[in-house]
Amino acid sequence: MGFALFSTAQFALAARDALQHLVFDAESKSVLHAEMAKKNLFVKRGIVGDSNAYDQSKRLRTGGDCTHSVYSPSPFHPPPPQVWGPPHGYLSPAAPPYDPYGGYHAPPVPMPPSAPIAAPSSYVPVQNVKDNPPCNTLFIGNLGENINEEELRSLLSAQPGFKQMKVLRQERHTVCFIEFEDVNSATNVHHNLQGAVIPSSGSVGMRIQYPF
DNA sequence: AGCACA
Repeated sequence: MGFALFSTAQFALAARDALQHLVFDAESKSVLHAEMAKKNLFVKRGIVGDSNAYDQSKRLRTGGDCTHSVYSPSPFHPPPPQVWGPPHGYLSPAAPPYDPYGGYHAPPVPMPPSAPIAAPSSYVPVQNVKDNPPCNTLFIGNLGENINEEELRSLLSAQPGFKQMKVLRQERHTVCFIEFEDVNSATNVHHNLQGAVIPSSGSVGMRIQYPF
C-alpha cells in the first residue's frame, strides 16, 4: 500500500480514475485499487498559489472558476516547509487541545455518490479524448442530430452543482455548455456522464470535455 | 470534430 500526493485534488481524482482497476500483474491477475486518502499529510490553507503561470485572458469565461486550478509545466509542487503548532507554550496547562489542522476544518469532499442522481439509460464507451484543464464548465459534443433539448436539460440540471446550460445548435452538430457551481461538481459529472446515452440522440454516447 | 456567454 502506498500514498501519493498531488498538487490539487483534481489531479488526485484524475490519477485515481486513471489507475483504478489497472491490472499490474497479468499472471496473478492482480488489479490495482485506488482511492482518495481520508486525510492529507499536508493541508493547504488559503488561496492556492498564484496563477500567473498561464494566460488568464482566455479563462475568464463562465464564472471564471477555471482559474482555481493552477497549471505549470511540472504538475508537482513540493509543499512549502510547514511549522507545526505555536513556537512556545503549547504544553502549558491552559493551552487548548492541539489541533494538527490548525483550525482548518476541511469542507466535506463531495465524493461521487455510488448511484448518480439522474442515471442515464445507458453508456457507450468514449475513446481516448484530448481534453483541456479542469474547469467549472463542461463542453458536451457528440449529441446526435435530433437531440431533444429538454431531455438533455433534465439529465444535466439534476446533477449536483448545476448552474446553467447553453445549447449551440448547428447544421449537423449540436453541442452544449454546462456551468457548475465549482470545478469539483463539473469534474464529477465529467466522468459520471462520459459516454452517457440520451434516448433522443439515438445510440451515441455524449462526449464530455472541458472547454478550450 | 463540432467550443458560447460574459
